[in-house]
Amino acid sequence: MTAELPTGRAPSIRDVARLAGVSHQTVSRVLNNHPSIRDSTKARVLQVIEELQYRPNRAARALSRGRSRTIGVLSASGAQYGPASSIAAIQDAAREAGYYVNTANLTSVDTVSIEAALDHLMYQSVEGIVVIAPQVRVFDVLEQLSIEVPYVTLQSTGRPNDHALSVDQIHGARLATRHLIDLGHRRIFHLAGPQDWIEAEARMRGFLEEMGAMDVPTTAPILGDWTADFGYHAGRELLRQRDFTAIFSSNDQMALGIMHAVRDAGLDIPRDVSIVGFDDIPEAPHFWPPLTTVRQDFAELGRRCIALLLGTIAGDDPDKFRAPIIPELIVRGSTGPPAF
Amino acid sequence: MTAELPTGRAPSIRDVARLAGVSHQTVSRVLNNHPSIRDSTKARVLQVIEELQYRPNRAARALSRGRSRTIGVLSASGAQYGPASSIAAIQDAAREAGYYVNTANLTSVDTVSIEAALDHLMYQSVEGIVVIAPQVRVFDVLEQLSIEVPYVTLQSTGRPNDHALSVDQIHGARLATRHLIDLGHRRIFHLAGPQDWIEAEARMRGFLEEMGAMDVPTTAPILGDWTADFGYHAGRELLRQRDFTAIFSSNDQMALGIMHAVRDAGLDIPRDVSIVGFDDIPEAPHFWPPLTTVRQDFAELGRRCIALLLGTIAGDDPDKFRAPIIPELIVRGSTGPPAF
DNA sequence: TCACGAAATGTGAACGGTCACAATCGCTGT
DNA sequence: ACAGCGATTGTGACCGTTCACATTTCGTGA
Repeated sequence: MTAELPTGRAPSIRDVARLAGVSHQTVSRVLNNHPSIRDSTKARVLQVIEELQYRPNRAARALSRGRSRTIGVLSASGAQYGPASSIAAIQDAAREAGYYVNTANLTSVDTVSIEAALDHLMYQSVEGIVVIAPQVRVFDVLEQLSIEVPYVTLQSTGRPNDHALSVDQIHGARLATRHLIDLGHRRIFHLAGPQDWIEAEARMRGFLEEMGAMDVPTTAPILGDWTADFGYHAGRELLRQRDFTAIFSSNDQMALGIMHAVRDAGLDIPRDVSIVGFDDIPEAPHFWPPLTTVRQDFAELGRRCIALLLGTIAGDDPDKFRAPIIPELIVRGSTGPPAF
Repeated sequence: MTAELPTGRAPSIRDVARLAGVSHQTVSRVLNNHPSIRDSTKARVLQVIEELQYRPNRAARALSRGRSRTIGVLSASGAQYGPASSIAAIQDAAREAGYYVNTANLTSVDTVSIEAALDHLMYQSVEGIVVIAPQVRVFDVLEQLSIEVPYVTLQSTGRPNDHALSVDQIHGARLATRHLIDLGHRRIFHLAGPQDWIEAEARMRGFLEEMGAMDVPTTAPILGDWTADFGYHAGRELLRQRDFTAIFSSNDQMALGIMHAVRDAGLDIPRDVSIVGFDDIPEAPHFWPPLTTVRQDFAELGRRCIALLLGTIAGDDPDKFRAPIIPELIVRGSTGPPAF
């Protein structure tokens, strides 16, 4: 009884309409849950949709609505646990909200690469951008290209007008620092993240603030690149002086590298050197010794991120989303009182 | 001299046409590099495009061309290093080929979740799908939904009709196993990956093949879940028997967990137990001791994956892309001759 | 000088949805 | 029985691009 359709072309809203004996607009209304559709009509349309395996064409929808329902993620080092977790959480949250996510990776952090990545995102008419990358540079490029898409970062920038979540990374860093001080350490070194990552800066600031508050003298942190390799080499370098009893690393990978260097030098953790990381990657409890670190709730971060971004797109007050996410110190075997 | 444009709306191809004094179709031809456009005309159009900051509307393009230029990635455990690296590489390669990538994460591996993720991808009219997930189940769902989009996996399935790359994971696993056998180990245990991951199965098969070829008796592998936690618990369990001198783990994270368990038991690596991993994650050289493992070229994997998928979409012969990627054994400190 | 074919450009109709507005239906109260 | 009104449905245009086809322009040889 059902009429045949032209083959070779996906069924359209009008095909559905014809078979259901209604107008195409009625089908559209069913698809969009318009309130005033008679139940019987709705049922009939839905049945035809099912029969035909009909799926609305996203391009057509985006075109006529003038909205892409897509958000972009600008990511650097997307293979690392922290960023990757955030991205996964962002995708999940976006999907739940009916949005699509498109990721552009930075191949390097120079302006050209950032421009290319942003360009790629803009070509898809993304409605918003999440920046998980050296934010400072990205902002510069964003401004320079005078791109007017709302964007969001995972960490407050301190700029007057920023749309950012407030994971209290400063607080997390202070927790870590305070833990070391409470154990009795006075000569504490900080291995920070790359210069133009806001997260790195926040953690460094937390470290310096806590050291200042507790009246412990500090030396200038080294700026790393988040990798275990860097941690290892920085550790070797530092150990030539050995004028510290504890190191606070800006992430767990670098902490792992430092541990490697410390063992290479024939020293014991935590007896000779205590080490604290940041992130609590799933491997951290299995390091040797298990790593004391600061746990971030990446999934919550991703969800909040999307909430904020979609809120911003909808024109909500960003302050609505400002409730900070409080990180948590996880104490394991890599920290202890100094031996001397 | 330049005319003003209606504000509040992005410039369209017709706006460009009007300002350049040509027809909209000519602009379209310039955008698509049509051969028969006079150079002077082309230059004029390009200049207006530049002036207006014009960007073609992707939705309109997709609609009229009937192609989305988007490929989907179906991913599980996307926060882990291996999958995350592949995904990043896939994105880069796709971008280079002018494609967009959309990722859907599986929240769990049950049929419902897989269906939801595939649905999300299909809604965007993806032209192809890359599966980085428990492939067996995904295939079942794909068939059940009678989805006719080409798909690709990172590892050959052995099915008659599969479109898959051929990283020779079997070879990689044999390398690892052979290394242990050559060192003198005879009681070797294998900690495999989850049952329905093809990679896991291939590595397991490689292990069993090599053991068989060298006439070394084997016991049944344990199936793990890729996490360090699982490795730790499996390690504890295994050590209660302690009827082995070496373990080959299906990935580096599980190997890390095993190392933790071995140390907990007061044993030495590699003297009492040798351990080999798989993947060579960036942290592996900094484990204690540094992990012997099998390196995979994830970036190349991603590139090939896109080449194969786009080739399939274009109707090329899949065999064209079959040249295998050969993994490499990286020997570090976690393996040595058995002590007894 | 003019016909002729290729190169260059223009014209109008898709593509598959949504939007604004118009029309019809069905119930209520008088 | 009928006006009035909200609920329900229909009509045609439009979003910005590409496609198929028509038209104009240009260079060339007879």
